[in-house]
Amino acid sequence: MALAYEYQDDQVPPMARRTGDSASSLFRMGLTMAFAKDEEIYGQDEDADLIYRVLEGAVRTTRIMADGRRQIGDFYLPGDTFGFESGARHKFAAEAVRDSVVLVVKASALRAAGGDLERLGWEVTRRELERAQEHLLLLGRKTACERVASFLKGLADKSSGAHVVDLPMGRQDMADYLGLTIETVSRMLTQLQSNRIVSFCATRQFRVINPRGLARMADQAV
Amino acid sequence: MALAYEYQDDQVPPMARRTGDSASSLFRMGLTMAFAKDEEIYGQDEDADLIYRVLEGAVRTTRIMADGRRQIGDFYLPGDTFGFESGARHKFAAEAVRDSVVLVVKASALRAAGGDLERLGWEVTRRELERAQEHLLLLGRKTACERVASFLKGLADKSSGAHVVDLPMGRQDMADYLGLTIETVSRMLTQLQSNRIVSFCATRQFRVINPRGLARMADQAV
DNA sequence: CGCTTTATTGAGGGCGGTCAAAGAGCGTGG
DNA sequence: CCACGCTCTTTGACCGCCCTCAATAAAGCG
Repeated sequence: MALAYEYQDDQVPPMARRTGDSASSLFRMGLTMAFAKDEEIYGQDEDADLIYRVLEGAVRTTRIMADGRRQIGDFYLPGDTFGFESGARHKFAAEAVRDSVVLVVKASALRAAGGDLERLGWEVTRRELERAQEHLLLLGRKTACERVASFLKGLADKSSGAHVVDLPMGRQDMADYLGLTIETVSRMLTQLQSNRIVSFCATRQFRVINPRGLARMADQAV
Repeated sequence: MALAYEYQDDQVPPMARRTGDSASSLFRMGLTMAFAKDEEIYGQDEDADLIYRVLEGAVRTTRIMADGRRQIGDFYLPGDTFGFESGARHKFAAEAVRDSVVLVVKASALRAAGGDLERLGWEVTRRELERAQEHLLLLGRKTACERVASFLKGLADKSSGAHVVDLPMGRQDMADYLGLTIETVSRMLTQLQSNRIVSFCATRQFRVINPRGLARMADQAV
């Protein structure tokens, strides 16, 4: 079960301070909540009156079909904001990829604040839409290898500076994000490794050996 | 080449009057422009400072990869608003599916107007995001047959009331929206027809014979 | 260390893609 | 009105990428 407690300045995790954008002040209104691995943050078809920011851990949004097929909409890492992705009701559920801490604020409070804060909400939604559109191209027109390469490149770009990149999620989550099976993901990772594009030091840790090659595999898009 | 002319009250096409939502007043600021079939309305990587509403015809948003693979983001029919789908720059181009008339207004004007109009912009963006998320599930996890069924159902639902539904776009556009090839789309249409789910009276006109069956094929999603 | 979960690897099959050709729709001009 | 030519669509035969099923290996965790 999620642990919720009121926001205290001296309790704020380091990650919350590192976010340098104008949204930070907004979350002074919020609560921090802890979620265990695989715990639901909000459900499919729940009201969407809260917005969230990841402080620690990682979050995924998921949609399940009647027969169990699953599509992951996106992943959110520390500093990322989510919960804007729907209208009145969420179309995707949100779950903790692993033990995570999330800052929560009421969307209605944001709206009441008006002006700049509302514009911020729009901006966040726009960014979500852009990411979804990139995802559409990946799912609709890229090959398995290109999808995996795009995914690794995305993670590497995000944690720019770090030479070793962490994979917060398991292979099944990657597969459900990329529209593939776990076996195909595994095979493509092996292939990218034998091509000296990337190198895995652990199951969930890799380094980019050939950035050009990775970009070529991933960015067939113009 | 697109024909642009200033908006005059007595020139407004019937479709513009039929849109009953609060956005209509917004477009009093705009211009109407005519685009020929396949003409570009805006390009990939162009600035996104205009927003658009379809009055007549149909519009698609497209993304092209280096080797020519194409993904269609969405289709817009009379009454639909588009152009919000990106941040500073468009990630998808917009083109007329066939000869079309579009109402155009500057996004900056919308922002300057502030308040309600800005909230409207947010709402439109959210709707776009919802559609994109539905599209993600389709591309990531649905079979060819389910994709085509979902597509036909979407069109039929939109033109609810009409017994005969028009397909504004050709098979290639459908394929590039659904992440399939033109041949597969054609085969699935044939299959849906022999299963008495739908019936095509013309290449671009069909009627739903078995709505339950269509929903079952399309809505595997919960 | 033993147990469970997760990841890799292999063999084989099927869905959808590719290539090719025939058919239908449609505007143009005789 | 029909003949012609173009584009779009349908259909068929075959192929290949990715999925399925299965077994092994590795990693987490008490």
